[in-house]
Formats: sequence, C-alpha cells, structure tokens
Amino acid sequence: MGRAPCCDKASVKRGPWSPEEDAKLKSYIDHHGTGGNWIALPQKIGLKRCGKSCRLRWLNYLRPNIKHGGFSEEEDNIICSLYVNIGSRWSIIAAQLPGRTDNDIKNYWNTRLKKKLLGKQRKEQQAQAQARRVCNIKQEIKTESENFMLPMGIMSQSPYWPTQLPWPMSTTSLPDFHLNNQTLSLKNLANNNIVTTNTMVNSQYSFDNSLTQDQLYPSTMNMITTQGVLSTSNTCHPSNMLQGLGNFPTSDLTELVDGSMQVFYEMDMANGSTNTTSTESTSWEDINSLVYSSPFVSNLEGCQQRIPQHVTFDESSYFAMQTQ
DNA sequence: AATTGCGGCAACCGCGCTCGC
DNA sequence: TGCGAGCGCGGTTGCCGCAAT
Repeated sequence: MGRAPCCDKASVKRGPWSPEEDAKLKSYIDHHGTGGNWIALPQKIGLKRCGKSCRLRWLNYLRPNIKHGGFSEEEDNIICSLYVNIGSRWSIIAAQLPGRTDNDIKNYWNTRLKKKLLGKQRKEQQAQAQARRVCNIKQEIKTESENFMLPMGIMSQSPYWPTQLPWPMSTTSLPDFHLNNQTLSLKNLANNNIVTTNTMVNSQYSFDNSLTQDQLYPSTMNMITTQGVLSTSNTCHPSNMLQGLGNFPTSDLTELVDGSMQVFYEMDMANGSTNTTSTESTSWEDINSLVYSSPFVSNLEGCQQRIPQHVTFDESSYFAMQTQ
C-alpha cells in the first residue's frame, strides 16, 4: 500500500512547459504569490499541471534572478568544498550560490564537475604510484628484517601498548612492543608507513559509504593515532590487532602488505569504471582526497576513501587499556 | 545523408519531514 | 497524540541536440 498520489496523473499535463504555461504561472505568482498551497494553485489559474510540477517550474526557472549555466571557477570551488563537507545536500549548497538552484547544481555536478575532479584524482594517483615504485626504502627495511619472526606467544597475551603514537607515523617513529622481555619492533614489520597498515585493513573489509564526514573523521583519527593498526574485531586490543600474523616471517608479511597495497591501489584506479551502476553521485570519499591536499590529510587517504564497515573504535576498550 | 551513441538538462518520482487539525 | 496534507529534497528518467561513424 503506497502513498496516495498528489494528483490525478491521468488528468494533468506532463513534460516540457510551454511559454503560455510559463506566462500564466509567472503572472499569477507575481500578483498573488504562491498562496502557500502549491497543490491548489494550478486549479486556481487553470493549468492542467501537478502542483509539484508548478512549484518546480517556479523555483528552478521562473522566479527572478535565476542564473543558468556559466559556472565560474569560484563557484566550482565552492561546490566541491561543500560537497566534500556535507555531501549531496544540494539545497544547502545552492543556498551558498545566489541565483543557482539545487537542480542546476546537481546536474552540473553529475555531468561535468564530478568528471573534472575524478580526472584530476586519477592523475594524482598515477603520480603517487610512480613515486612508490622508485622508493627503495622499503626494500632496505625488507632486507634488514628478512629473518625476523614474530613471537608466537604474543597472540594470547596483552603486550604493553604505547599510549601515544606519533602522527603522521613513519617507519622511524613506529613504537616497539614489549612482551615477556621480548621486543617486537614495528619498524621491522613495516615496509611502508601507516598507509600500508591502512591498506591492509582496507583491503579486508567491505566499505560503508553512508558514513558522513563527521562520523568518519573522529573515529578514523582515533583508530589510527591511538592504535596504529585496526583490529579485526570491534575492539582495538593489540592481541586482536596481531591475530593471524604470528606465523609469518616478516618477509612474507611485507609481501602480503605489498599485495594488499597493490590490490587496493588497483581497485582505486579502476573505481571509475567498475562503479558505474548509474549516474549515482560520486561519494565524497572519492572526492575529498582532491580537496584535502595537505600532507596530513594525504596520509589519511587510505582510510578516508574506503571506510571499513565493520571496524569501529571501541573507546571503552581503548581507555581501559590505557589505564592498565 | 543516415544512424548511433553520448552528454546535458528539464522534469518527474517517491520518500521523509513538518505542520496544522 | 495521531493522522493526513503539503512541502522539500535527492535520485532518477527520458528527451533533445550534437558529434562521431
């Protein structure tokens, strides 16, 4: 049982508006206003149109001071910036651009601006990939850690976890873990910086694009800055964090990480062609990497663009751990 | 010159929200 | 407080014009 239609579709005209219809509607509203009732308005002026159709026509084309086309660079920037911050809230975005309608902005975004930005994104990703290839630091670390084995006992016990991890993280700033007089060095585990660990996580989970930026940012920051690596359960306990890794020599781990990184990167590169179910809006995760171009934000790239659906930061668990 | 494919955009649809009774 | 009418919004559709073949 659906909602009753707002009008009798058989008796109303649909499709493009004629100049006569436009003139009738405009003339009436100029003299009388909308009267606060769009549904009743077409009957009053003898238009065979749905009230909603009249409202749309007025708001998008007939009301004064409407601009069409010719978006300026400044307007592009405003739209992008707002899209990154609030998503596809076209009415709010339109409110920041005098003379622009939500429909206009939405169409402009879907047909032009999105493509323009994604093109730019792909170029940047290609540049980043190139930079990664020429980076021989990871090879150096790989060699150093070739024979390093993770202690098996770490899986069942709670190691000391440093309370503050530096951000942005790098291999040189990664902390050591201490367990039973053994030291587990993350330096030796990492052949990349934190992006790698993000990548490991991101490649293992499905992603939830419905998260808003407000929801995302704090949890993401907490997950990364306080934990270093996301756990496979809903808690961020270090024993969860390392689950499943203990049997691998780090040379294998680095291969695993490399593979995950590559898969993730290729997924990202292919995203434009695989994610083509319709003219759907590009998620802000895809776009925001373009706008947030600071080094700080670029370090978050991996986790921002794809949000692990099942991974949440369990604050109580974390703070309980902190106070141990 | 005819056909096809594609991009742009106006308009429609349906759902959630608000407000008044 | 519940309900229904109307409004507002975002997603989607379909038409039209243009470029490519």
